[in-house]
Amino acid sequence: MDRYGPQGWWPGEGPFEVMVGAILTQSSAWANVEQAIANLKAAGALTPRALRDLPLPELARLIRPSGYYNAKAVKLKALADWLGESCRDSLEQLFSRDTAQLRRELLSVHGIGEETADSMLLYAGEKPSFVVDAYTRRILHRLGLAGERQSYASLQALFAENLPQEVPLFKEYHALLVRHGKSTCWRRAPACAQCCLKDLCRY
DNA sequence: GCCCAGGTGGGTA
DNA sequence: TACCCACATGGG
Repeated sequence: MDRYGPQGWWPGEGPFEVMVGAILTQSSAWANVEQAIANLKAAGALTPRALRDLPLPELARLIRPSGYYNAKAVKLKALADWLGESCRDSLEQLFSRDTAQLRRELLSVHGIGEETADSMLLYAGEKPSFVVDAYTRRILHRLGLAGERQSYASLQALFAENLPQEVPLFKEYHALLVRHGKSTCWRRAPACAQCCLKDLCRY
């Protein structure tokens, strides 16, 4: 499990913790999210049922380190409520559904947008749903492979249509794009396709 | 003190 | 449909 890339890139014990992390990490640094998750774990609140039973202000207090805590508390409540109604908290049942249909369902939940839905599908459900984030957008634009304001769907299609639909590969690609995006080399050197991004060219 | 981080939803033109 | 803004903490 200590392989390259994504295995270690999205830490989390079990699919529900991954789904919670996907909401908490929205526009926030992962280090802050880790503390929030640790608080939830210490409070025994890392189950859909426990989140539903937790008073909103208390939930907000626990996830404070992740930022936007009031907004995210409402989102976590929405997720937990929906899981109860949709699958009686059975993630096994949830992720056994048709991927495209499940994606639409996820998008209907308050606080779950395209990137969060795809993160949940890929990292919690092990479904081949490519995650397009800010790094991916920037890099594709920088390489001249996409316009600056291209839609999420079109960027996602770029990968979906040119890669084998394999979960480990999607995870690896995403992790490499993020790793590259975080590094400063590409911001300084316009033609940096020779640096760490070269790992992508194997595929 | 300033900028940014693994976005989303609601409001306005 | 297409912007614009609120949401907020912690590290560099």
